[in-house]
Amino acid sequence: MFSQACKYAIRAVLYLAVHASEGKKVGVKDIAAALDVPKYFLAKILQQLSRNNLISSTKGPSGGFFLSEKNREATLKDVVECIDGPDVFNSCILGLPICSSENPCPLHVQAFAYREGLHYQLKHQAIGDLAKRIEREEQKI
Amino acid sequence: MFSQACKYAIRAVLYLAVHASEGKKVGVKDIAAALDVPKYFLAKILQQLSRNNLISSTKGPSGGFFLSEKNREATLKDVVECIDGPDVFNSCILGLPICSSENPCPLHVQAFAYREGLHYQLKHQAIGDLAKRIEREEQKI
DNA sequence: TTAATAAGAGATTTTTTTGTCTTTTATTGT
DNA sequence: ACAATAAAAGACAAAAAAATCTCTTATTAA
Repeated sequence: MFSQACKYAIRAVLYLAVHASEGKKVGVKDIAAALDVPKYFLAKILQQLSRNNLISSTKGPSGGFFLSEKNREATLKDVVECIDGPDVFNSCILGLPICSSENPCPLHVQAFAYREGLHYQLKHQAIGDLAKRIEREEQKI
Repeated sequence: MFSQACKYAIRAVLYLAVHASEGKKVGVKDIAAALDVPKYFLAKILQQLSRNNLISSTKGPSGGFFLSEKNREATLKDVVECIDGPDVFNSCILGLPICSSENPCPLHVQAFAYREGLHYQLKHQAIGDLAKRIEREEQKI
């Protein structure tokens, strides 16, 4: 479903949502260690998210990554599309270019129905709200 | 979700289910052309399916690939697991090793629903029956 | 029984993805 | 101003996935 880079991106964003803020920035090193993820690779991913204004960063001492209030209003759908491109939730599960609701492939109905469920959640839940649920339910990232 | 190889495998099996039989075998070349898929790559995939008795084949003139009646009783779940391995429907969408219903990752519930829905169909519908539906509804493969 | 045919098997190449390292730039506390 | 810090950027390497090519083996029809 998601590329490795995308999985790391989602986890990193959620980690920042829970553990960082304007006043408490976190460096790549710490995030990578906390998530047990390759440091340099994660750095690249964070750069890309930062360039697309999905996360915030500052250089220099006491710098690092965090989520602004604005960032918290974005959704994981934005994150996913930033890393894996805009077609993740639309492309045919069998890779057929002509597949659609009008012209469905043999797996279209089932694939579409259940993928939309995931898509819906990622699209309609702000990252900030998701973070609150994660803290409340003490979920692992 | 599925690797490229797996997508080709599913399509090839469905193609055989609809267009081939014991008495009407089809060669790689024809399948590749019909599905617009790389020939040599498809050949490798068909070999693997054949080794695992998910499709049948004979060499030599008038040889080729087809589905036996036995083959038609298998499911696409078998095909998928043959190519992409047994964890496709079980592994965490974020790649977390500890993720489960008891210890869910932040996306577990929706991701699980998505995959189980698809999994269920692939698991409980015989390839032979699926082929009949495809013919009835004139679906593209 | 031989030439033609088509899958099987193995090796290899290409492309994409993942992961690493080094240098540059911006920022901050002293 | 300056040394230290941390992200940004660019180049590079390794691994995995996708795709291609060649040779071998089995089968069949002439």
